[in-house]
Amino acid sequence: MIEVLPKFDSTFSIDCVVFGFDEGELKILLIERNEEPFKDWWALPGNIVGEGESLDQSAARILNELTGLSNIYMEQYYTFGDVNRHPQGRVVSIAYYALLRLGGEKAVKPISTYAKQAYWRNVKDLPKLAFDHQQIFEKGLEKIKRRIKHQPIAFELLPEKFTLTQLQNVYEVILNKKLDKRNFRKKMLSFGVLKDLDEKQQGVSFRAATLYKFDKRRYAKLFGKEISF
Amino acid sequence: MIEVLPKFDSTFSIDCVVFGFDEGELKILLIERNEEPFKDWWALPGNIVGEGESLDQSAARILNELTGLSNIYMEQYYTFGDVNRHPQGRVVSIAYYALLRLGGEKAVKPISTYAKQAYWRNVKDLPKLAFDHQQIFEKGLEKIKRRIKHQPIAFELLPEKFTLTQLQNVYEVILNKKLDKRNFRKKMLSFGVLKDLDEKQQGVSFRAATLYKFDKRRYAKLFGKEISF
DNA sequence: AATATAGCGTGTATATTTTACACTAAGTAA
DNA sequence: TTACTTAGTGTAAAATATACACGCTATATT
Repeated sequence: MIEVLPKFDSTFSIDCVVFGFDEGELKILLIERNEEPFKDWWALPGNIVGEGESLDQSAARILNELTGLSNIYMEQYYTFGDVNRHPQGRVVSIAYYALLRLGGEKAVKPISTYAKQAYWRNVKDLPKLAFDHQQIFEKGLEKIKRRIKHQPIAFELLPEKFTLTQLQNVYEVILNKKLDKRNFRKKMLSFGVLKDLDEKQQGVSFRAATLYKFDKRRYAKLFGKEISF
Repeated sequence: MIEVLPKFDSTFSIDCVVFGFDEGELKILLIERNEEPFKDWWALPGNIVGEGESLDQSAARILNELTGLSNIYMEQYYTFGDVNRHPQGRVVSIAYYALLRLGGEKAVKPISTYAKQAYWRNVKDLPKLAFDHQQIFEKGLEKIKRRIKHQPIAFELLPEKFTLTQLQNVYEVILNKKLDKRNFRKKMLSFGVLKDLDEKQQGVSFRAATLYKFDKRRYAKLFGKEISF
């Protein structure tokens, strides 16, 4: 490798806004920092990008270290590069959002050195965040608000089998407004990408709802990559 | 500044997809490289981010050096970080698109060291590009295709005073499809953000069209930041 | 002066999509 | 058996999107 690139004290990191949906609430994963700067503050999970890692790989690794999970749905959405966003030097941070299914077990691995513990926090009740993480979070939330209208990302927040009411809840909590039940169902079913599983919800103390799953194959066939939910 | 950040041979750069609209064609600005690697290749204008610069500042500087213009409309849209995208080391590149008015004078400054000259090229007829710039361009084009449907960015490509036909041309060339004239006008005018200037086009050899301008103030009042063009 | 040319500017009818709205059905628990 | 809770369903009205063609006007040409 020829050494001709100018260099200075700088590096890049990834920060992740990890969304989860649970009991009707939209939550994100926060860590309590165990290191300076911002020791003991709440922060978004993040880390320095490794030498041999692409950005996507790095984001996946960070999330895996934190949760033990892999194959999580993630998308890069913005890069934050203000000169003084990190008190110790020039750190440009590439932000990702992740969407994951909280299937009952909300267990998150306690983690290594830089964080004491990770917790799920309702997005409507966040503590003060380290660095410019408040801004990163807000932009991430905006992003999924916009994207949920055109792409099938809501399903990433639900278990494989879900009811229409659960799906509607996801939309309502992300868009932050009530939707009409009949209109929602009519429209959602009209896309033809939900597969009726002929199966009912289990263990509820009222009339059980029909379970559906998202038919990825059919979605890909019908729409290249675009839809209007 | 405390020295605790891990470091390795890496840096970040900005690459710009500079769109211009001229004689019914959508063009971008390409440079012919004067330096290794990819000497003599065509490439997107770009440069290393300076120590004291935010990303937005850096993007604005690069464009200014290239065109002599400032206050250009620019938006960051994606960050490219594959490990081997740059043959000489790890360079993460933050991509911006810029939109600018080619008001007749398409003159672009001949430029300094790293490029011989900059040229406007029709997006439908691009040469092979250096690095991963083809990919960066494609993603940028996709981005404005999407954004033109919801945000008033078309006006950035037109002179202050423009005709409805010119505006329609911008939409057609970006969306890459014909639009119905009457429907386009009806809808566009219905938003109430175009100001009829009571003025006609000059110097055309046929019936002159009415000139309009985009009423930013009114737009901001009516729509926070959103619309559906 | 007459004519040709080229793009300007306009309206209506139909189809599609979106919205608003309330009750019965089914299952569980007491 | 009754009370409770959520599931599941249809229609009419309004708004929006689409399809479609011709006379007008300024200039250029002869």
